[in-house]
Amino acid sequence: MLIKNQLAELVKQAIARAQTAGALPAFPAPAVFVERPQKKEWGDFSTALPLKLARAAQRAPLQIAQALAAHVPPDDAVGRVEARAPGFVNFTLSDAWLARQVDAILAEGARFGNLQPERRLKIQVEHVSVNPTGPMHVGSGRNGAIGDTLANILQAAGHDVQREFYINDNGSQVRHFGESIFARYAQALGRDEKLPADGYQGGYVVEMGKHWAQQHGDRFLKMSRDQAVRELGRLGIDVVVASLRETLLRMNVRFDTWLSERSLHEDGTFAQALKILQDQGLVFEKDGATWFAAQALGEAKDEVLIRSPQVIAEPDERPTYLASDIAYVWNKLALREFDRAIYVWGADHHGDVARLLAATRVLGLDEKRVRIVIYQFVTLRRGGEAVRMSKRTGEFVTLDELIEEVGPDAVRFMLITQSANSTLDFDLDVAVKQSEENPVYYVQYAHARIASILKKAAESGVSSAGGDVALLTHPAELELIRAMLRLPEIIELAATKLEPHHLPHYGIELAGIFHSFYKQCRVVSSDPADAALTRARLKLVAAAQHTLARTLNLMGVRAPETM
RNA sequence: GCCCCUGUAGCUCAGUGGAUCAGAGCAGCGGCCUCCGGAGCCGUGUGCGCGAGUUCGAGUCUCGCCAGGGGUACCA
Repeated sequence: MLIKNQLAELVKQAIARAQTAGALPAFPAPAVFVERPQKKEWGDFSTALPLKLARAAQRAPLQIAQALAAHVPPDDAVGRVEARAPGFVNFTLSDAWLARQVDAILAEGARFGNLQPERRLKIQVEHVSVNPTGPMHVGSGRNGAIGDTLANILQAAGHDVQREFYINDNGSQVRHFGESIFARYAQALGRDEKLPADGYQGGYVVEMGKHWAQQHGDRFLKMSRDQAVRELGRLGIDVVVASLRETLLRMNVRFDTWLSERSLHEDGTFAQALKILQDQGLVFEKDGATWFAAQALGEAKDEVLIRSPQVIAEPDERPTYLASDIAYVWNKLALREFDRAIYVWGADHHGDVARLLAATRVLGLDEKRVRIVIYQFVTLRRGGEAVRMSKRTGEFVTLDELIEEVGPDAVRFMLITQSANSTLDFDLDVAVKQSEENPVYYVQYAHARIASILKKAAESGVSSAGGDVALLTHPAELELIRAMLRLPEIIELAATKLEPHHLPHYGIELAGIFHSFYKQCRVVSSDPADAALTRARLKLVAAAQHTLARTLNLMGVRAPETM
């Protein structure tokens, strides 16, 4: 159990004991909470409960605080309990208990930080899901960094997590893409074929055209143009999806499943979901199109589900994004029975949130099972100048280039350090220059430094075997232990709020506290009189190393033995 | 017009469901290498966009305003 919850339990008991003793009047049991106070002098944990209880208890807050403090049952984790104005009860953990946590952390090893949830949920994190018509840019990199880190965090929080990439292979973009490839293909065969006005201009499309001209000769010129465009579009998507997988792997982002949008239409999932909407009279025909009566549900306007054949002839292009979304949420929650479906979407999709939730309700599903994490845009700059990013024109800095320039660890770290709600200004010049001073290296350095200490110890023939953690009483040692104990709380916070940015901030703090400890406390001492302390400190730094490694790995960042 | 996000130190940003909230990193300045990695440590800071409101108490909640970004298609 988290020490925080253990203390909350003590507070609960203190209320009951104080009431029994007549120190507090009877009142209904309140929701007890314990928080981390801001200043060290206020202890490790505190509760402002007396301030909240003042009305119900008909007493001054400070008086309640004193009554509670006096009735907290003894506990070996608690060193000191103090009532403080204007109405707080502060807890300081006992030094002996803190020291013992080193052994506890070592016993947990790589599992340290994991939580046991009240209920283990089956959670799907669907992220990136970028249009498979070209290389990834930095914005979708942010998506992947956020999504993958969230998935890691939820797993650590004790849930059953599946990571999915949704392949948008059913829209008109597939056709546009196919037309562009066809043009390049025909050009490669010496035909005078123009790239469509709004076609994809990237060099990779030229490469694809050449490649298939070489591989298939004029095969695609012999079939109908429609057929050729469709087939080349699909081939192109397969190639791009494979390269997206490579790029993501470079960032240490892996998926369990890749789900095709087209399959939702081909296997009848959409038809099934549509039927449910139709049965409720929420679907109507107008101007040849099939509409979702969103207005009847309080939305701003009705939405097209299937476009009119007068506008779009190609059947693959007729369902809109919303149609697929509805089929997809049905697939996630009803067919695959995820308790939670987490979507990681860029800010440009925020307008779709309300519609998706409305559709979810109408499908008879609990909208609380859908969680949408919206992240704001990444502005890429070079030397202060904004770099325009457009897939159509091909003028963008790809994620691959960024990883090449800055390094995968620094990229991942930078992409999640800022809260998803903030736009991210990414200056390439600064990023490259900064990579030496990037906080990620600060954290990694702490890990490598410990590896070096452990190596030094091994070379000197000392080990932590039999180390007595009770010898860890130096303020810097206790400070380090306190910092390590925060990891599970950070995981809980990040998992509950779906906010991965707490992790890098914690890592920087933990590394700083370690470096400070390192300066103050010699670990491997050559003085024989220090032998016992050395063994204890070796345990301490090994625990710190586990904690740092865990923090880094949750972010998908390496924990190196050497820099 | 309407909807969403943001505005905190020179810069980039943290700050849980109000109270014991003003913080970190970088940049700058000044110190610290005679046993473990100086990619480090220690010191140094008159800043919460503006104005009201709610409260015992507001970066934090409510409303209005200003500024920046995004959305508002039979595009995805």
